[in-house]
Amino acid sequence: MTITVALPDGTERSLAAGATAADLAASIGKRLAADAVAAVVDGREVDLSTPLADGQSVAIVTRQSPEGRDVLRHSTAHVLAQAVCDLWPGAHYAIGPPIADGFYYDFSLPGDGHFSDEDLGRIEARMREIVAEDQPFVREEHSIEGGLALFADQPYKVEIIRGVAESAPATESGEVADAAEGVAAGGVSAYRNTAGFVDLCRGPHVPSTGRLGSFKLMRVAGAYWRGDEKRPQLQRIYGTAWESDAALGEHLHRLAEAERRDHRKIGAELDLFHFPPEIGGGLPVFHPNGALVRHLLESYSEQEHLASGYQLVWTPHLAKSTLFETSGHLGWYAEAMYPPMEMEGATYHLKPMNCPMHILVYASRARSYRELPMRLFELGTVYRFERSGVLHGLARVRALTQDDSHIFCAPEQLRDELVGLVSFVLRMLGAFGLTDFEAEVATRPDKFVGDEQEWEEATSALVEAVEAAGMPYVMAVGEGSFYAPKLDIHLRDAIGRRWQVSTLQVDLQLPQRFGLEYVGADNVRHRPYMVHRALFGSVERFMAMLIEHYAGALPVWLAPVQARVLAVRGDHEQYAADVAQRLAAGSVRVDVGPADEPLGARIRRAKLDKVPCVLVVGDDDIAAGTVGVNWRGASRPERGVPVDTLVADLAAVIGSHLGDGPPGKVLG
RNA sequence: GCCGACGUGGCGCAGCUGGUAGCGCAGGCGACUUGUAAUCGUCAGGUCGUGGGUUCGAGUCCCACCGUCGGCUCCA
Repeated sequence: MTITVALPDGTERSLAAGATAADLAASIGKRLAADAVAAVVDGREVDLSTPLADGQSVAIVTRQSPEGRDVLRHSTAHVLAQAVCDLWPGAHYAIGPPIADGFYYDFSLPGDGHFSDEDLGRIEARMREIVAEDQPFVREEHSIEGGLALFADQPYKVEIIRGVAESAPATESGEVADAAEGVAAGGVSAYRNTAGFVDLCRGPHVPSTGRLGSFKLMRVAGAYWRGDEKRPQLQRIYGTAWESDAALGEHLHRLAEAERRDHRKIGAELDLFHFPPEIGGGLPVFHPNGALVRHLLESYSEQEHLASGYQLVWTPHLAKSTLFETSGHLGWYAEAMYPPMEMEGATYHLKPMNCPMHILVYASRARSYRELPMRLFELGTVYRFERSGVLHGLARVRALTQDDSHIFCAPEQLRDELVGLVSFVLRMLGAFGLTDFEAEVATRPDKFVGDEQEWEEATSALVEAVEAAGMPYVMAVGEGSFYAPKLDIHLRDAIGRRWQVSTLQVDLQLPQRFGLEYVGADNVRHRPYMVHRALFGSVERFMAMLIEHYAGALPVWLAPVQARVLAVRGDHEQYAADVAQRLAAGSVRVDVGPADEPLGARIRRAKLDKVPCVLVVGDDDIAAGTVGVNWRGASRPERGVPVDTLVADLAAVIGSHLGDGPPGKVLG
């Protein structure tokens, strides 16, 4: 008696009746059997111990696949919960899912206890004991009532079971599950280890704890039950888990690399900016080098906008509260705005957005359809009272400068305008060496204002724009802001992290709130459409991203110091100054240092300062009118380069916005 | 705002179970005159985040506050 199952590669395999997924893996190969952590049978993830039936299609899930890693992480989370329950009898465990790069588990400890960092070591030690014991994960099926009885002393589990039982009364499908927690309409599933630890769970899990091991507990954190700050705060433990120690090591190495690139650290090292406590949290000051980088970003942005049909405007930083009542900001975001200031009987607020001001520019006189689309642009600094816990260097501040534009257009111009905008975004960001984008179209949220039909139209216009640009995108259902759908553009940096930068929003509300109009060709008044958009997002955040993307080694056109001239000996200093003078005349930002230390030490300092082009001049150069050129990223310096050639190379690389080195000698 | 951790000269750190602060880098000065990632010497610099408390005595212990970091929530 045999059964036949279909494999992903299209072949079939015969097995003895009663064979499990693990048997199948073993029959295919030793390596596969060792790497197997779960299986997919007819599209459903199951344990390896699942018996197979004739005619099923089966795929083995290996530990190094994305799905396999999730299984490992999920199983490791169970072991974490088991260890915590061993060490804190009476602890309640809530949920413990796999996440990107790892897992977490949420607990509440008896007596309102908290985990401290020292506890991680004890917990991890207990986890390693559980792994060493190689306890099997055994699946159990229970009725809803049985599940409630089983977890009678676990209030969070009871809440999960009740929640599903109530919201999805016994239907045929049984597929309505709660957050992968093992509750379906018909019953609950759980996994038990020999030690008596049992957890509500959909599975699948690895066959036994011995399959785990390449994990590390990372940190403790507070986390609200069900993500709701009105509910109790639980104690969360984060961990990371991988298929091998090597993969774990690589992950830890990536974390170290991210730390090395931290813009807050580099910002201090390169003397770019800091956050004086005397000024207040989230309020940066830019030092000369940082302000120079800002200036370069901003002036480039203004120049590109002017060349692309935008008009510059300038608006003040505060306004009467009545303006923000009209715009609706006080209604929706009052708690995130700075509190009111009373002056001469009126109430003023710092502006949290530029749009109301730009609208007043539009509304300053009657507008004709001939003026549309009207694109107003401002590097506008806005103030938002971000909660203290969310501040994060330049990436999240309380005073930020948006490269903000508001475009007023006729409804029939919207599509073309959006398509043009997306290509403008790509061109602008491309100038910074950024090319790896992904868009997200955020649709109507539960809480919204306006007409559903208009929401649909605006949303589809955004989708058309992103499709026309050929940019990959995903839909973010319900993630739009209350007044508008939006198109967010994310990019991936040099180490694969996602940053949200540009955002385009089709505003359905403000033109109406402010009663905006234009006179059409038909001599009738119409309401314009309005698009909000920022390309950098905020100048501060964009700088943070650039610094981390480039690990401080900004592209030559953005480097505060583009070239440094070093004299080999004191009596070469005059020639060094002459060379610097010639570079400066060619609009290169150059400095020159004294020969007060061995050359190697001065080279090292220039490299640490991330100077893209280090120039060394000595006897040979004075004789020949040349320089020694040490480009950042080059494997070796080049001797005897004529100064004119160098000036031309620098001008070319600066003009091209390339990263390191002159065109034709691409370095990195 | 909530949970946890951390605050020692500009930066990075040491300072054990309490006995009146130390190192490296950076900085000043002097010497060295250097051909591609750290020359040597010397000097100066800290009321140990702030305010209370315990103690004969607090950088070390306790409390409060401020700030930073990691998360949660939030992000127009």
